[in-house]
Amino acid sequence: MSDKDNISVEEQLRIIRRGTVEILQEDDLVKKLKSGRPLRIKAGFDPTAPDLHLGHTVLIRKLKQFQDLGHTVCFLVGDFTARIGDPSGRNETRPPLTAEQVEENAKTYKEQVFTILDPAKTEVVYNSHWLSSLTPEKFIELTARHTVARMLERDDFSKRYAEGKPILIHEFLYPLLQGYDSVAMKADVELGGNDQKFNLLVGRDLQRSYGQAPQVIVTLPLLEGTDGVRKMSKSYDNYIGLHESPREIFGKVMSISDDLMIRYYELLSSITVEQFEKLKADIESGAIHPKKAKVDLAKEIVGCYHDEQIAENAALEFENIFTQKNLPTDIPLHQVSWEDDGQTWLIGALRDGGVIKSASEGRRLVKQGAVSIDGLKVDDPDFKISKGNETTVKVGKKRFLRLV
RNA sequence: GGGGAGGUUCCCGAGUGGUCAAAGGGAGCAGACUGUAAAUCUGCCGGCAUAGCCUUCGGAGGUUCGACUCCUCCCCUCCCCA
Repeated sequence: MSDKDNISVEEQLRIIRRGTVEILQEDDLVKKLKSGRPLRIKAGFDPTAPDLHLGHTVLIRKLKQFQDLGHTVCFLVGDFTARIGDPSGRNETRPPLTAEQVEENAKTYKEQVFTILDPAKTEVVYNSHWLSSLTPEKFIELTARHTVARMLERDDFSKRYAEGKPILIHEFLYPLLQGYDSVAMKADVELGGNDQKFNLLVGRDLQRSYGQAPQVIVTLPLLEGTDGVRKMSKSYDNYIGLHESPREIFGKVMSISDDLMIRYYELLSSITVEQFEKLKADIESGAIHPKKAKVDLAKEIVGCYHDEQIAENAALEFENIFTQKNLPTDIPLHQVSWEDDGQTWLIGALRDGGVIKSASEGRRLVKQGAVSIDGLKVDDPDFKISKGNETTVKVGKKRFLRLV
């Protein structure tokens, strides 16, 4: 707690403001900061998918900043609410998860979160702790604190309602429960993605309603996925997962557009605001080649979740495979089941080796000239290979398989 | 409870007896171009050892030489009225 004492409220504000979309109400925050006590910073994650991706880290990095300022991070695992399924930002109902799935997901979440946060300074809580024991009386009393009309104010609800798409009643309960979490946790500040604003505000209302000082809400931008358009999400398959291999992370970062790279620098890099502005200008003027900047970014991001040497190797490997068009160092091996005549159908082997989904796909790829053996293009879908030397097959740009 | 509109391939969405493995768009994949960029252009995009065959249009039956299209029942969603 002592490190916080020598940081002024102004300085804290400056750090907190950086990269946020909105702080409501900022004067509440000033008041709370002036009190000098460590604030309780709430951030909730629903363990709906087993892995965190870079999109989540925008928020976690902000939590880390609060932590470094001496505040108490309360990491809420929404194990109860995950089973309801928050419809935020989606236009359709999300299927509920089983208790086992949720528990498993929560475990990997914690592991991944603590690659950024300091476990010693983090309070981890589960909302099933208080939500499971809510009696029907108390629960109904909670629902009596909000109206249907106010619920329908939420963007995705009103949109779905207008479009004639289903809204199930339990989905209305989600914001109430999330808000009730804030009451139970006595949160001073809650962080959330920009799409969470409505839910975060419900928390404020409920806290007031339960006689607490309302939490300050801090919203953070949603990170665009690798497509550069939609928010990063597993269901859009445009995400970069923290659990992914260094090479995958590196490759995915390299595949983003230059515009998106700037955005990623802004939200995912630890460079200072001044460095960021200079970098932007240098790319603009041509002083720095965009590819160089992208390689640096990819290295930094890989380095966050692995070490620097690994990041360096990923960069070299990338250069080797895609720029030099050499073969990767570790191509998966597939044991072919040879016919009696010592031959086998190439496409069948690729399918069995898992590098393509079906023989039909293989035929198409061959017709399109995407398949080559040791650098020689295959143009016959019925091509057979013979047993003997190991055969290295390349499918498209990034699929490789060694056949034996 | 009454009336109306719907459920199509990963997503959106056309199709209303054969010419339908099903238009168009998106996503994805491949090729060209590149910085594996992005954008763009071209092609592919259910399965099968593939000039053919097989399984698909909410589910189950039925009518028909033939059904995504017609009939019956069932399941699911939305709207209006109560």
